[in-house]
Amino acid sequence: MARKAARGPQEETLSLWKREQARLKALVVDRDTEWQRDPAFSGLQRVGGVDVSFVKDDSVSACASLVVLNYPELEVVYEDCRMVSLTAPYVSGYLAFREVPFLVDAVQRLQEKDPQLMPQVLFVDGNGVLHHRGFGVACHLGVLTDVPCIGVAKKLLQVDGLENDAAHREKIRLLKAGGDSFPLMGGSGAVLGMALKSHDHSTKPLYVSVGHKMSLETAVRLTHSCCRFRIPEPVRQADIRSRDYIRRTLAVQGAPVPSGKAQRPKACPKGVSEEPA
DNA sequence: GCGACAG
DNA sequence: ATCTTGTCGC
Repeated sequence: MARKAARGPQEETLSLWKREQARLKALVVDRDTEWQRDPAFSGLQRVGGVDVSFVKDDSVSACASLVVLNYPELEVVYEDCRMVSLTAPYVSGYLAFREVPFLVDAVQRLQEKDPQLMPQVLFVDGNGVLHHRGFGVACHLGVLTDVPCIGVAKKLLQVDGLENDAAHREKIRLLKAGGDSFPLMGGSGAVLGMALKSHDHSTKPLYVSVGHKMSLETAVRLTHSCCRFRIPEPVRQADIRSRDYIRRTLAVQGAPVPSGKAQRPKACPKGVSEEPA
């Protein structure tokens, strides 16, 4: 009895989630629709990013953020951070059920407050069709909001025969300049995504996949064009701002503020060069 | 027992 | 996701 409740999500829940993914997957559009078709992306003026950051030692309290940047300047023109309580557990392959409701909320708030600022594309921290069942969080958010989405993961999700093995790492090593990439082909022969060297000095690639209303080629090219550092600026800003929001929120609740100033730029830990492009 | 495990 | 310091280079 207590034994069952202590374990992960109920099998029944996973089964429901799986069916929901299959249902929504049929609605994914994996081709360019409008401004994406222009090679120069003229007509593209706003790009967005979403992220969820957590309070340490707390698997429930988090900050969901949505930022909008102008393009091609990549300056933040809109920010929405909000503390939320996550109820669903994290299960690999079902990330969206934990985070996506709050991201949809943020998009809807923007639609009501300032529809003019609605981004023409959203960068999502996580995968799109590069996923166990071809329907990662970037697809999920895209279908629920009807906003074009790109999935950007920091590490390879090893599905459908894809493996971060010696051969894979060798391909990474051969990437020369920022913008270089190679396809990630699943066992079925379909290209599920691309490994992208996001700037000249980055050792670790980005794993880009289609979320919604976008071709893979466009997703990769646009991702590269939004990278001032390794992480695409929209996602990077969403991450920075949601973490800072948590820091300030905790400070208000009593704990001393670690530092009144912004954190010093952290040095690159492991091949995660963040030099300006 | 061992390796995997988006965030 | 989060915990974390130093350090080399421009």
